[in-house]
Formats: sequence, C-alpha cells, structure tokens
Amino acid sequence: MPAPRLSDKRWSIDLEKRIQEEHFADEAKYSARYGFNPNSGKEIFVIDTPPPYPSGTWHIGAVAQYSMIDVIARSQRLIGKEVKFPWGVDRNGINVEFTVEKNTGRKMKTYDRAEFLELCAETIEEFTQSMRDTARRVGLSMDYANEYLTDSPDYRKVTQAIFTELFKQGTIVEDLRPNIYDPVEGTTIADAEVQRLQRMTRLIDVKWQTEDGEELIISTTRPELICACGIVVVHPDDKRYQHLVGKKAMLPLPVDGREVSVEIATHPSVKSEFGSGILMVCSFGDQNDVTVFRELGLAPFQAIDLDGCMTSIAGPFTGMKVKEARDAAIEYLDANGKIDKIVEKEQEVPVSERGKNPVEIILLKEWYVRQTHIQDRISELAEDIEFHPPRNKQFLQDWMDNISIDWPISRRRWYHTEIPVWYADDGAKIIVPPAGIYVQPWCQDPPAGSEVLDRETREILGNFDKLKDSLGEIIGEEKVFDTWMDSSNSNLFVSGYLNDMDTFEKAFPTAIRPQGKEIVRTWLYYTLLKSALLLDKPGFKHVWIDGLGMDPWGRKMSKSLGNGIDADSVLECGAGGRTGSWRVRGPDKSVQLKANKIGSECFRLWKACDAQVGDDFHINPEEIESKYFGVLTKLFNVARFASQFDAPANLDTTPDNLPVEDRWILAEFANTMEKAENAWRGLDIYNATQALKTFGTGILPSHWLEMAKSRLYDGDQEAAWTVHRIVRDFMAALSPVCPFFTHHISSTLYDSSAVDVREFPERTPSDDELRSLTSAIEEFNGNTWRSKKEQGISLNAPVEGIVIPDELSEFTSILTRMHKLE
RNA sequence: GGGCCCGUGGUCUAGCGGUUAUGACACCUCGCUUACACCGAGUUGAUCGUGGGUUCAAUUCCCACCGGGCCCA
Repeated sequence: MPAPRLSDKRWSIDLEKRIQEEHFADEAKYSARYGFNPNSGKEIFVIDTPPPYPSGTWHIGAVAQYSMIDVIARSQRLIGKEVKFPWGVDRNGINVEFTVEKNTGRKMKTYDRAEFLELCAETIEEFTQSMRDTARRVGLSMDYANEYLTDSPDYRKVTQAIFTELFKQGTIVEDLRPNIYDPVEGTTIADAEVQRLQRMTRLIDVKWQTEDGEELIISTTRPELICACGIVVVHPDDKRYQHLVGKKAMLPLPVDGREVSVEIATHPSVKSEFGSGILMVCSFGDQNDVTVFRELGLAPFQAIDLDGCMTSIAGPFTGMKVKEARDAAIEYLDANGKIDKIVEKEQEVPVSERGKNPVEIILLKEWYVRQTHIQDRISELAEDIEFHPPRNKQFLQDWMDNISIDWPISRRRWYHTEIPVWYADDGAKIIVPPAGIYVQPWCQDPPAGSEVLDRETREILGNFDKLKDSLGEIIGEEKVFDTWMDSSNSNLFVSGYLNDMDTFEKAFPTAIRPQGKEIVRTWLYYTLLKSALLLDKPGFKHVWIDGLGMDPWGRKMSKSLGNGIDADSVLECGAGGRTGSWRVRGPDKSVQLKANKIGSECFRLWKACDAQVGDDFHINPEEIESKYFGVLTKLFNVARFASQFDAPANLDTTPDNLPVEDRWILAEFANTMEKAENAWRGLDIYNATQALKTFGTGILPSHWLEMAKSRLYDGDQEAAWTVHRIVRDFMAALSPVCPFFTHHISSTLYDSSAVDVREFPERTPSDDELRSLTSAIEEFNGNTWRSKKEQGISLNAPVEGIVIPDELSEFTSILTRMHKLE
C-alpha cells in the first residue's frame, strides 16, 4: 500500500494546535490571507464585530458566537467578497474602574484622576491579552494587526466628532431633568442599565392631616422624601376621597425653605386598592412621580444631592445619607404619634446593573441624545435591514415601543471618553474642538481650530483662537460619555467613517452586525439611532442575532448557579493527552462531565451543526465530543485514504470518459455543493454545514468509496480524479467551519489551502437522472449487506443469488465487483 | 404583569399542511473488510406536552391549558 501523504493517523488536538501555531506565526502571510483591501474591486463586506469587554474570563457561549461570526467572515471570503473582519476591544467603562477599586481597596474619587486612568489602562491591558489568545485559539480570522481599542485616541476622537456634529445639529442637548442616579458610584445611568432586585422593605402607613384636621393615611416606603412632596393624589373615581380634592394636606415632617402643605388632587395613575388609596408624589420616588410632576406642571424639589445626602429642605435630616434619613424620619414620625403601622414587605427595588446600588431619581444637568422624535423613522429604516432570524427583530421593536424619554449620555465617571466641551466664564458660551482630535477637557485647553458656540442656540460665534481673550476663564467639562455612546459608533468606525470616507461610501450601510440577543436594546438600538440621526440611513444590511449559550439543561450559565463551563478548558480538551472534566451543578445534583478531545475545530463544527441562528444552545462537552469528533475522524480518514493515490494534475477539467458511478457521485456532489453555496450566500451556517456533513460522512464514504476502492487500488486515473476533485472542493466548502482541519488536508494534498479559496468551487457535472437512482443504490447496497449478514458471511466475502434491479443495470459491473456477486 | 422562544424515540435534533416523521449519540446484534476498531454493517425504540378548533388531510395553522427557558416591566 502506498504511504498516505497525510502522515498523521487521525485528527487530534495536538495536530490542530500545531497547524494553528504555524498559521498565526507568519504575520505577513496571515495579513495577506485575511487582511482587508478596499481597492480590490470586489464587493466589500464589513463585519461590525462585537468588540468584547475584557474581564478575566470569556464566556463559552460568547466564544461559540464569535466562532460563528468567523464562519460568516470566512464563508463570505469563500464566495468572493472583500471581507473586513476587524478585531476590536471595548475597554471603556465602569467595570474596569470597579476592578481597580476592588484591587486597591480605594474608591475612584479618592485618586488623582490621571493616576487612576493609568491604573485602569494597565488593568484592562492584562485582561485584553488573554482575550487575544482565546480569539486566536478558536480560530477567528480577524485583522489583529489593525486592532482597535475603544479607549484609544483614534477611536475616541470619532466618538467626540460625532458628538459635536449631533450637538451642532440639535439632536444632542444639555438639560436639567430628572435622572436615574447611582449615589454610591456618583453617576447618572440610563434606563437600560437599571435592574430590579427583590428586597425586604418597610412599608410605613403615615398619618397625615388636612389643614382642617381630617386624618389621612398614606403608605410609603420612602418617608424621608416627604420633604420633596409636591402633591397628594387620589384616583379620580375613588368615591372615598372626593371631598378632599382641592384641600391642602399638611406635611407630617418638618421642612425647611418650602411650603409646609401640599394640594390634594386626582390622578389616574393612583392604584386605589394599594394601601389607603392616597398617594404622596415626591420629586422623585420613582418614574411615576416623574410623570405626575411633568403632567401636572409641578416644580420639583431637589431633596437628594450628588453624594446621596438630604438637602436643606429636609430640615432636621439635612446632610444625612438617604438610609439614615429614612430611619430618622421613621423615628420622628413614631415619636410624634404619626405612624399607623409598619409592615415588612418584599418589594422590587431598582438598582444599578453594575454596582447593584439602589438608584435615586434626581434633577441634574446632563447631556441627552434626543430619541423620542425619531422612533418612527428608525422603524422605517429598519425595514431595509434583513434580520437573521427574522423573528428576533421583535426584540428591537419591543424596546423601541417602550421608549418615552431621551437617552442621557453623560456620566460622572473617569475611564470613559470625555465629553469634548469647554464652557466660557459667563456660562453662556461653549467651545467644541475640530473633528479628528481627541481631547480631554478636564486637563487640557481647547486645541487650535476649536469653535465657540452659543450654549443655548448653538449658533456659531466664531473661531476660538480669535475669541479666546474675550471668554474669561475657560472651564473644561469633567463628565464623560456612557460607554454605549462609544460602542454605538462601532459600525461607523469599522466602515471607515471620518478616517477613510472613500471606503465608507462603498461600505455603508455596514454589511452585517452580528450580536447576541441580550444587547439588542443597548448596542443594536443605539447604533441604529446614531445612523438615523447622523445619516438618515439604516446602519446595516444584515443583523444577525444569535441565541445564548446555556448549560446542558437549558439554563443560563452563572456564577451563582455554579453551572458555568470555561471556554479554554473545552478548546484545550485533548491537548497533550490531557482530558477535560467539568463539575457542573444541575437542577437536582452536581454532575461530572468528561471528554477526551474537543478542540476548536470540533467545537466550531458542533456550533455550526447543532443550533440554528437565534436559538439558545445547550453546551455539553460530552455531547460535543460524542456527536462531532467522529465526524472529523471520518472526514480525515476519507482524505487520508485519498491521499495515498496521486492526484491528477488537471483537477479542473472533467475527464470525458468517466464511468457511471463517478458521474453519479459527481452529480450528488454537485447537488451538495449547490446547497452549501446557496446557504453560504444566505448566511445560513446550519444548512451549509449539514449538507456537507451528510454527504461527507454518508453517501460518499459508505457507497461511492466502497465502489471505487478496487479501481483506486488498480491505479485507475478516473477514480483518482473523482476522489481528489471531490475532496479538494469539499475542503474549500467546509473551510469556513473547520479552517485548520481543511487547511491541513488541502495544503498537504494539493499544495494550496482551502482557506485561500476566494471563489466558490465550480460545480461538477450534474445529472438528474443519475441522481434519481441514489435511493435505489442505497437500498441495493443495504439489502446486499443485510443479506450477507443474515447468511453470516463477512462483508467482503463473495455471495451468490443477488439480483441487480433493472434500473441499476448501468451499475451492473461496478456493483458486482463491489459486493463480489457471483 | 408584558414580550419572545421551546416541549418530537433513553438523550440531543430535523421538519414549517399530505413524509413508511430526519439525523446524530446511546442501547442491542453481528463483523478485525488492503482509509477509519476513537471503525463498519444491521436491528430495537416516538400515541410528535394536554385538550379543543380550522381543513378532505395537522407534528406542521388557530385557541386554551400544562411544563421549561430567556428578556423586559
């Protein structure tokens, strides 16, 4: 037997790692292979890769999602597109600030700002490195040489330029409004960042009195806010209290610098069955209070300051933290006989997603992106976007239907992009930098070329360089942007906005936004908002929303459930003879999962085959191995078998004397390749991979290879041509899913790599009549094998009495030879 | 409370109005056959969550319910 050119006996994780190392080692070669050339003349396909946020470990579900984004990138290259697959890292944000605070045991605001930023930059860089490694390990064919970081001047200057443009346009405004505020972290947060937690709270029934002495019971969980009470309301249909409407209620706590009584009015938002059915409305206990104040045109009180302490209107409670003030207020009310009863009750408390601190709603001057006016237009623009799967568009629509307030974008934190403005001494003028320069107003003066604008009307008053001396002392803005303000530019940035407008013209709307469904209301929504405001265009041609990686029982993986599986352990499973084992807490008991070998190729194949886009997927290493490693083994061995026969030089020209069985399998192969190509064009990973897997592990080895074997051993050139043509093209078609596997096989056998194919392989000759015989062939082979089995003879033993059906008469000689029919 | 998704052989999964309801893994039986024993071949195994409805026809469409999950309030 001639030696196979594939020398390894089987596919292994060590082999996989060897190929990977070699693949990434030569940077020039890597860039030539996967880099982006906007001037190639090919159709540009820009992928707005989600820039991961570096935090110790990368969730295996996310790694699986990224591997599918890579499949999209590779399959688009395969069908001839010029793909830009950028590698970006999202590094702005409160998370790294928390990490530094935790590591050093010091709160951010006790640091010098520059010193703190330095610590954040160091910390985030450490985390970033491990993500770069994992990205390569799972085979992501990204443009690492042109890595972008959202905390770099290059990226931040784009965010700042977009801000300035929207400000001039009037869609970004500065205003004093009630804001959701985290007093512990000292920053405003957006609606999308609020979470609700169940907590035990005291519900206090406080005795109030009208000015003429009638007693009212009002239930509240926030008695410290009585000083900010603007009105007392009852439901308009509540018969019990109609006589009170129009009267005044005396505040049951002492206050300072404000009226001691408030009006009693009606409002439809009151729930009559809750407590006594009378509600005090304070600025601001919750979102409903905000609504009532706005609707009734009441002037809000500032009861809580930026440190989370009571302001002077709280009288005796001034300066106390909210929680202390609450205790003191209860004590005071109790001492004065103004408490009817106190009930401990479970209640949902709004907290900040990042810090888990109870949030307050307070009046603050902040920056906002106006968004309520443009919802209809975004919906209209979104009609031109193709969603994969279509149903996941609903997540976006649901969120948009619920938007009622503008997006507050300013934050009182540090490791974020700075808001690029300065204020003139008189407070009436504002200075903005020219586009293309990253500025830090908290420590820098406005750069040359800045403009001076009227703070209210945004009218351009002139060039800063000329007006400089008339502006008095210039104060830099200290606030920064919400991180989504940065990340929602990612598609603009990667498509070349501001940096390469020629490419941008060709590349926008960005070809595809792949992402998880959990950030539709933030990342996707804010990006579409930006595209609509800035360019009045849809941000994308395709939006690809994948499901989430779940534990083997279909539950979300989380630290608290103890059901997490680490990505690296799966990718390294089988390397150097080590096996993988995972202790995972199930719904009933802990389960020990074990696997011997997985690696990136098997992992990717599993994700591609096992879950349709958009479906949540269960991650069970045992299952990944048992269902998919065998597929790789099978395909590897088909190729290894082929590799012992020399490949004819002219694989692109079909010989004209092919026997019927070769024409038959080539027709079947053509059909498989057509399915695969159509699926790749339609971004349908599942069906492309399924078609290839079915052919490559089924009909090809089981039926055709068995027929062709003896011819191959006889040195038959047509059989060699057929098997090599199929193996070569098959590897190209599968290369998006298993790049290293197919690269190894194709470069060993054909001296050219499957991952370099930039045009989907030409179809082999098709023949519907021959294809119609496929089931007959399968049935005949099956029957023959069964018959041998029933006779107790081995499959390669001669057999008598088998009759080939008429429809397969063309195959008589090959079937006779294959089964040794006598 | 609202939205979305999912309940198909032991396990996972395909199906998207008419199929002998895919396929994989596991089980069982047989076979060391010049690619593959980490293999091959052949069996066994499903009232398609429950109850209604639409239809000549329902796993597939509609409604209700039950169960699981995710997101949001």
